[in-house]
Amino acid sequence: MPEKSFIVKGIRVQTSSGLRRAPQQARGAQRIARILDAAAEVIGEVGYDAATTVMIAAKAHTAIGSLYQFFPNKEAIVQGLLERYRDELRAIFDAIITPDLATLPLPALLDRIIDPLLEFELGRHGFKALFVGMHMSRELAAATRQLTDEVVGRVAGIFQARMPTLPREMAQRYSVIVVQIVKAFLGLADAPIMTRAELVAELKALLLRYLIPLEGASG
Amino acid sequence: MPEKSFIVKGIRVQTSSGLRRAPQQARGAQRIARILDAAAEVIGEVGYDAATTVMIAAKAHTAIGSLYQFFPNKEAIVQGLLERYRDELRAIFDAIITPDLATLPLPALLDRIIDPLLEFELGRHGFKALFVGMHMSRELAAATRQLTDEVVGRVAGIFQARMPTLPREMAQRYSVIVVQIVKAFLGLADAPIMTRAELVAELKALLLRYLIPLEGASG
DNA sequence: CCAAAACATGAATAATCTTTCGCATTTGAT
DNA sequence: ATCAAATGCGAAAGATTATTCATGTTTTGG
Repeated sequence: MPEKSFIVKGIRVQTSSGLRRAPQQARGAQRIARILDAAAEVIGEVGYDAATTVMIAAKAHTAIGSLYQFFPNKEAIVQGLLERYRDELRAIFDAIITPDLATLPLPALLDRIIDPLLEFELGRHGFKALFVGMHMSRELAAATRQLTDEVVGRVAGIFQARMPTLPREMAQRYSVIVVQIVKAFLGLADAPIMTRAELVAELKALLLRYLIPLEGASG
Repeated sequence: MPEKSFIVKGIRVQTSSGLRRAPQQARGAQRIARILDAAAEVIGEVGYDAATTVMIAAKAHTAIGSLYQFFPNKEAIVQGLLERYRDELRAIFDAIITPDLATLPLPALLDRIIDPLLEFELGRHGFKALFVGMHMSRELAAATRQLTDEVVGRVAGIFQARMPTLPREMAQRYSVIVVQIVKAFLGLADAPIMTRAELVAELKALLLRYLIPLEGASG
């Protein structure tokens, strides 16, 4: 199902589903965008549970009532944020995935995929909390799983393109593991023991050593 | 500093610090133990934030007032739980670490360390949530970091025993990464895509491939 | 310029938790 | 058996949030 999305006076609003009502004017659309920005920041700072709607409204320079003008509840805000991230991730993968990926040497492939993803994460404060965080409400867990599934599916597709003999289920399995490893390294990002650059190098070395035997057998 | 611990009528109580007062009778000590058990279960089910003191008291078959008889607040309960886990982990590592570890083949080493740890995790419902969870209150984050540091320190020690030429800082760094990877796989434990046995096998394969070059260079 | 629709506001309400406190019951020592 | 200390109890107070709503302001189409 293609995602509905509003364009209101030049401002793109893609939070089609969870909104209480669609904005009719530019200021409404801008406010929604500002609220999502603010939510990303607050969630990035304190996590989903500790993030309050008042904090989000304040950071968006908006009255609490205005927030509820468009979002029916706190969860809908996060849903909107997740939709935004999902769309952005799709665009990144669409740019990453080209025919030459199937035959690219493994080290180059890792650079090609990991670098844009890490850059994306670096610029979205709330992303890590929602992508690697555990334990949320049932519905929210489902929504965040969608984000992960998006990434896992793309990576599995790349595996299958490179290793046509690899069963779909195996591709899925290794993709789940690889994505989880990337998540784990994201969680290490503010450990004072290494720089981000060292961390990225180590991540790539790890994935390289893990995947070489796989590609050797099925490539 | 050695940990204080009470023995009250045969029941061991090691929650020395965070308690409002030390139990004087056996029933008090038992109640504390039951509350910690209940907290572990509830936190394992819904996570720390969603776990309420009323839920914990109910699962411990205790009135909410009794809970506060010993624990000054919700956080102290988790502190107590973490102390319990830390002590248990210490005991496990004390049993694991023997002189022959330094020269054991790497695959056997992985079995030796990972199997007991995973078995420990399997039997403690709240452990995973506190060990791999993100984003808690400042103090709680510090307390859970202690748990991780305990494990990281032990693993780093093993690295140094096997690779005497490896600088302490490098041992620490690889230990942090390895422990984070183990955490990541714990987070995969209820993914329906593989059995736990397959997951453990993949974890060991991954760590083996990651660590072989390291030991080859410094061993 | 005007009226209707859209949007903004924040005090008030409502729901959810944590924590307290006065009183009841149990235990251990004499 | 009796008393003081320890423990148990749960309704109610206190805190924190999410959410609503009555009312004021801005925008838009005509």
